[in-house]
Amino acid sequence: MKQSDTIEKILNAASELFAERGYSETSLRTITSAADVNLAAVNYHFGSKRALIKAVFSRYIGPFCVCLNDSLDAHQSKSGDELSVDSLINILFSSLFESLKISNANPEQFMRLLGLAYAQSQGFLRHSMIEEYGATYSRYMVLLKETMPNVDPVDFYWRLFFMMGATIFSLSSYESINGILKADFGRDSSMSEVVDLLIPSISGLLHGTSR
Amino acid sequence: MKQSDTIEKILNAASELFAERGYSETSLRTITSAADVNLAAVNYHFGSKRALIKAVFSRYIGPFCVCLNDSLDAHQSKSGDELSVDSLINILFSSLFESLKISNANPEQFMRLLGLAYAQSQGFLRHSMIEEYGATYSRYMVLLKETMPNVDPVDFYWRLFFMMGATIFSLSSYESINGILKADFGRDSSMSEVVDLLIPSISGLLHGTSR
DNA sequence: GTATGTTCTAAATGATTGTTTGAAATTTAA
DNA sequence: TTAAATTTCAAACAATCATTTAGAACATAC
Repeated sequence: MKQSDTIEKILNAASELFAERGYSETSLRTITSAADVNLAAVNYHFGSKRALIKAVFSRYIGPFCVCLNDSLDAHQSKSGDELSVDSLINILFSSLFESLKISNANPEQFMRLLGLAYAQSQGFLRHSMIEEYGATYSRYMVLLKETMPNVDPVDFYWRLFFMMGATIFSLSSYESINGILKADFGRDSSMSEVVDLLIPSISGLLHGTSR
Repeated sequence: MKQSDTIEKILNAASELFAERGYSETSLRTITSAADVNLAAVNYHFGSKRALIKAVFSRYIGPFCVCLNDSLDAHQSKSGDELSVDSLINILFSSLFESLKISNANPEQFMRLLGLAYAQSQGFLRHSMIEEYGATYSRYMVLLKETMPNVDPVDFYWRLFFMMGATIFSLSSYESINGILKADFGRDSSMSEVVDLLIPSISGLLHGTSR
């Protein structure tokens, strides 16, 4: 067994358990026994539980930022003109799924971890999240804002949070929502079907006019 | 000091602290010392921490369901014809704020508690929430669905979760979002301004067409 | 093969958790 | 006023938590 095996086993078990139960609700004993490693391994390899939480989080958000940045580079150099709202939203989601495919990870898990990070406003995760992906975040937001020059910036900012909420909330409950749908309508939706439904909804949300 | 004072003091302190930090992150000692009551008071009056969490939750969601039901009754008896999407959304939010006014409570606090309840998919709160407001929830959803007869029911259900996500996520972070806005644009939004922005956005989201 | 540095392991540490206890204080009822 | 019932209180309880420790096991390099 190599060194990296232990670290990876811990990260995998921790990702799953954190997403399932929450950070405080998951003890190191639960994680280490699920990962089949010694209790002390977490503190040895990561230093502390808090550092493990950050590591789990970074494993998702790091590759995502890289993918999004690359994708934005590609699209900006290709088409000299401005990007549209819908193409920017498409870029966002395709970057998300591309990064998840690379790290062989679960979209629902990532969304749950994101939701938990926001749920605790006091939490240290918000700060480390801003530090880690603040630049990519800003870049994307500026581009999106440019597609809607007539919208008041404060209004626009609020609508962004509406968008984030719709995405994180629904995708992080993907499994349980699907369970309800299967019980009530006899059919469920694949993740990509949900995203295909989410994208035009977000577009409608960002424009936000009553009809 | 009457008996009910202790119970109320505990509920008030617990609401604030739970919304701020989360359920597991708030100890009974923190709550009781903030409420200025004895540590044993929680177990004496509520039985357990879990029961206190339920009680805090019910204090918000109970009156909200009553208000929403009453409001639906009033509108259905008044106008014989069907309600529109926008009027139903308006009813939802005005019921929310009416119930909060009655219980002299904070909308952001309620939204945070709601978000936390959803964040923990394993959590017992989801079950007790469905039991408590499942009937009102269903009634409202059926009415809303009737306003959009051409939309596939599964699609409609997903859009509802998009709507809930946008609402809960943004309103539960109202303070911190406003902090960012004030820093970046020099002005912030009142809660009712945000809701006025949210309502047409939700309308756009529910119809969900790209433009 | 020996030496060196890394990783693993079982056990213990001290702090914090929710909950219980039994007596004191207080309120209620007669 | 007296008796009964309710509520408060300080203290202790057992369980669990993250973290530390020191030695065993292991790998690597000379």
